[in-house]
Amino acid sequence: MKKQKSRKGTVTIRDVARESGFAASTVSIVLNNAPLARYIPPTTKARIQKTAKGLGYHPNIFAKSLRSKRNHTVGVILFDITDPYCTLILRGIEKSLYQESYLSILCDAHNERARFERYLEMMLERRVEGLLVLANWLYLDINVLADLERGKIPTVIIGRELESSATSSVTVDDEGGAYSAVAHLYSLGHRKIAFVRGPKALSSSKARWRGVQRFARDSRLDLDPKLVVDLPDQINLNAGVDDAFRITEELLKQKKSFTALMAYDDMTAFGALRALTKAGIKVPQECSIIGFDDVNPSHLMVPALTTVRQPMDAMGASAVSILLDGISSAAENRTVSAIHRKLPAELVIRETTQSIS
Amino acid sequence: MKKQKSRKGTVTIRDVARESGFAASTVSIVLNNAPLARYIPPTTKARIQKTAKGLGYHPNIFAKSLRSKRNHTVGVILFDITDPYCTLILRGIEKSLYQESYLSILCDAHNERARFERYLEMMLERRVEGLLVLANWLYLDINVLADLERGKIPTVIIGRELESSATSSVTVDDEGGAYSAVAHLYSLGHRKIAFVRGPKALSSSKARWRGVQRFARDSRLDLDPKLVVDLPDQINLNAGVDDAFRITEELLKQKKSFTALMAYDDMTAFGALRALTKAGIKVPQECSIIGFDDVNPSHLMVPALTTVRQPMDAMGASAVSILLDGISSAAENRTVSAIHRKLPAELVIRETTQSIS
DNA sequence: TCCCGAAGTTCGATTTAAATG
DNA sequence: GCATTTAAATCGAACTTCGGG
Repeated sequence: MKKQKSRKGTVTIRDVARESGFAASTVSIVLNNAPLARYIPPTTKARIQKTAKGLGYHPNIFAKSLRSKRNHTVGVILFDITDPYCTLILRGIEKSLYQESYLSILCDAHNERARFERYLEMMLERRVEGLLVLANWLYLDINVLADLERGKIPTVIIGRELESSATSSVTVDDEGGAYSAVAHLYSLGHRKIAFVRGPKALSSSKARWRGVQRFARDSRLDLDPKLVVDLPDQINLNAGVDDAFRITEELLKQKKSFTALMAYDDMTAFGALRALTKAGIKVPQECSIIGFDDVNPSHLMVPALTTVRQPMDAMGASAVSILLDGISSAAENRTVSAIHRKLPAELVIRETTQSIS
Repeated sequence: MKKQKSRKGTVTIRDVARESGFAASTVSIVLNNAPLARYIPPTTKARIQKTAKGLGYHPNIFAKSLRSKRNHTVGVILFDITDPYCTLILRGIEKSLYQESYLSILCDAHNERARFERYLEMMLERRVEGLLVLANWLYLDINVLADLERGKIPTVIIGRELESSATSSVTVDDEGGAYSAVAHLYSLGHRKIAFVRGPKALSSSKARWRGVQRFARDSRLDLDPKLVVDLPDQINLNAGVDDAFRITEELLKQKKSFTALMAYDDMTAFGALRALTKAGIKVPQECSIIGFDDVNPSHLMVPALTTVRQPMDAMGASAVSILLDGISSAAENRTVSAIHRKLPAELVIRETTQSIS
């Protein structure tokens, strides 16, 4: 009754033990190459390994995790998987995780607070070893942050500056990127430039605008307040394109002429492009457009969008490396302070910008 | 020594037991509302629940899974997360999974066989309860399928017809969709239609072409072989756009005139649009274009792409429902035969098609 | 003491069988 | 027999300790 053949399809360490004629502990020691395995003769090892393979033995990960408290899994929470921005960062994350044999649980919060909290709860229950939060397009406020820190597990936020926080972060240099974007337009001869800024509530909106202002100061470029508009504060991604469309149309209506338009991001640029095209204004011949992000569809557009690329791949990789460091530190009971990494953006010149002729 | 206060931050069922003055088993029964809880007086229940909450008790999921062999997790393998097609299906999957409180482990195979197999192995080791495979753009052959079936866990493939297989599948009605696409062009007066077909190795290429042929027969539309070209057999997604671009240029070079172009999918349509634009041909005024999929960037294009929409959301939901059925059947040792669901596609008329004038 | 291997405990929760009044 | 509660076995692997040659 005790020596019953394994009735279910799963083969346990005891099956291997019985089949090989050794004790379960020996099998464990051999298969894990534990320190004690040093004393076990090669013949025994070979026999055990052979029967293990023969039986198709795979250690039960639950039992393993129960003891070790580790599961080689990290949680990834993002706020809209439909956003191509997320997609590219996910790719970067995945690559790094794969190398370390970590798997990830993916949660899509749909930009909803409740969903975010529910997912956070679920991942904590599952005791993921760390958390990656993709805070694109999100109005991350104190509460969410508090939730995160309540979890007490290593966490890295991507896409949102959190200098003050105890939670690590990885961001782009929004200010520098915006600076180089205006600089590009300026170098093409553009002086009357319209700006569609991002929602005020987003920190990246402010940072990008600072970049613009800094360039304006540096080069004595005149920023006409009439040519500066803001995207409304909302969180629907696709509506963002529509808003940009609407706002650009209004900009056009008031007859304030401009020869170039700098959009908050690529999505905004798409909306603007549509508005300009509808108004019969040719891009780039009559008006240049530049975006920000270099999101997937940007290079597919006709004309292809000139933009400022966020190094999404590198951001994902960087976040993972910080996270895994945090995890191993936590495992060894060392404490580490939060790390805030800011990566440079890169100007990508394509077809929507052209020198003034 | 045995009654030591829990030294770590984690609070176990025994902590709750000690604190409430009952045995661990009683606590378990109450908290899980097990059958035996019927006999337990409300006062006891209340006391236990209160202390559990007070202590912030969360059952250890590893221990739970160790016994129950369930973990409320499914694996999702896709072949290129960069593909917007995947993205929308993921959203559909996520929605349904969320409702059932399932979490998903996401794996991106990068269109590489080795990666696919490694991930499959990892998920099997983790004993995910089921598997969802997003077989877009993949040259799924017998081997991969065999791998999948070797796993012996419920599996649903999305985007690939597998009528013969023991593995369930969810697909679109490619043939019907293509039929309605040509029908749309035909109804606008187009008779000289060019076709950029998909790679021969993909079953959806064949199915879509069958739809075209069927319409041609039904309406006595002449299909000029000179206007039919194929995308090469390769698996790089972005190269697909470039290939389409190149192929359309060749089509143009040979001076065979056409008034409309039907692309294998949206990505192909983007490539074609670029080629036509470069050649100075106005879309849709001089040439209409229709795609397939209704992938995310399609509605952002200027002009917005007319296409045939795959009901990605519904496909994801459908796959999840089949999968969860499979999982509960497996849990109860019932056997179910594979289910093959085919969902209708929907014509979405936007700006790249126009009646011949 | 060295070598080889086994027995037993632990992780945390569930569930059975059994013990109280 | 009934209501109420619990000790003990179990899940599978890892690790510590122990014993025989």
